[in-house]
Amino acid sequence: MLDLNFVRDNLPLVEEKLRLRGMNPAEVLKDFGEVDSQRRQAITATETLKAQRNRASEEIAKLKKSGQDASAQIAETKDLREQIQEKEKTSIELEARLQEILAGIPNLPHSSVPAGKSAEDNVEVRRWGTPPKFDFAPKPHWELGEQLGILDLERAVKLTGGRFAVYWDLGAKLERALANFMLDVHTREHGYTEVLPPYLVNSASMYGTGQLPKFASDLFRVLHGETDLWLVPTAEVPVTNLYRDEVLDAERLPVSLTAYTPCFRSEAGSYGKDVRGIIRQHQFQKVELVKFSRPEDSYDQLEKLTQAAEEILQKLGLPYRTMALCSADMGFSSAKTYDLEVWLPGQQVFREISSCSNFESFQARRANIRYRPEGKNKTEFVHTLNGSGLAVGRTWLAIIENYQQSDGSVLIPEALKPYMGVDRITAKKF
RNA sequence: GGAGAGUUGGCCGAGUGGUUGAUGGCACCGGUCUUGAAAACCGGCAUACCUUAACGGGUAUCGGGGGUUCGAAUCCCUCACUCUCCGCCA
Repeated sequence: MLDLNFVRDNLPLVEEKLRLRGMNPAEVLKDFGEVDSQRRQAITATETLKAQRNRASEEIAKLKKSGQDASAQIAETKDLREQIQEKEKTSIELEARLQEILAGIPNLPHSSVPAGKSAEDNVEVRRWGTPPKFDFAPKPHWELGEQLGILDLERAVKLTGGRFAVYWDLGAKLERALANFMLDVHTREHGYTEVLPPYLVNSASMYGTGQLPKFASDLFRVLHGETDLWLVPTAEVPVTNLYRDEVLDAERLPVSLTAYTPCFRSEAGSYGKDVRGIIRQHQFQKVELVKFSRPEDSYDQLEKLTQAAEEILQKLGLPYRTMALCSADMGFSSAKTYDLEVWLPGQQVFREISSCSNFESFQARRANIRYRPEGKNKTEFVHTLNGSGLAVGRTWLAIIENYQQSDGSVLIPEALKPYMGVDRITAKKF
């Protein structure tokens, strides 16, 4: 979330940035100014009463110490207590309303973010690779996967339901090979430290990265006896929250972490599009990249993080383009986002395979992640960044579609051969 | 699952109802000394919010929440977590 003082002092700027996002400032900010000033009045009123009570208590202590009678003062203070409770109730209510408004304000787009009204206005900043040429009609991955016997959506329905998948044999191995390959590249070549976090987290963690309170309906919840946990929708949640409520040493920054986890997303209402194949699943696996950075470095770090994700696509020989999301298409918490879109010949489209964002201090403020700049006693919020490096499920299908052959088999990209042990996937029945 | 012991500032660690926002140490910042550094010595050093033009004043915070009391780090309840022992288990 944004800083209260910043919002109060820069209201016109906040409104302008909200409009850039395609939002109506009046709807987002509601009666911010009114609630803010009422809250301050209420706080002043209660605190004046409290100060009065504290002075009286001190008086009582002195009287008692010198052996004098204090019953008059005690009676008076008793009365004060009721007044305080009443006033305090109002200020707590107003505080809650203000927090709710503040929590509902999205991050402000960075000045380098292209202005726009929809995804149509996203800007292509670069393109890599050449889409493969086929002397036959390339098939979509759901046909290829079924024919090869490596992707089984029917049995997944039997086991669990729609939007889940079963991978067989070299299909399962390809998923595992991709994860290992990505983690190896990021840890060996890009300086990331591998982390294996829990796949279930508590509500505080979901608040820390902003999934709660607004997006509960996109999540899977696990209630068991007294426990109330959530399945992670992305490794961003547990990994960013590793440093929740901590103060990091300045010399450790930037901290770069990578994690391979399943991701669970309920995403009610996003059906209709992408119903075929495994583009949009309730469970998919992803290698995530997370950075904690000094504020002044964070945009350099965003470029590095995006580059690291792009390198995976390059090593796999998958054509892609890098899009700078426009102001209207960015996520709630992001100040700037690059999407990587991989070419899918079976569908003749570019599809998102990675999303790399700088959240500046938006998440850090919420999750209370700070650092102490050298030579200063005061702590500051770090900037947090993350990106997919990459979504393994979508990389899987991109390989199937881009490396398909006229006989229906799929070649294994050079970089993956050591991980696969074979250089081609051919049809099998299971 | 059972029994017990804990949780205090960036870190360590005192403190069991009344100037304790909290002794002390480490770390950090400034200074003295030094050619420079180290050591030593002196001083400073929590956070958030309200208020003030400013100086300053005020409120809250000792794991979270609630309670007792004129007054709570200190007493009570509750939840979470950590540690030790027992049980169970891959």
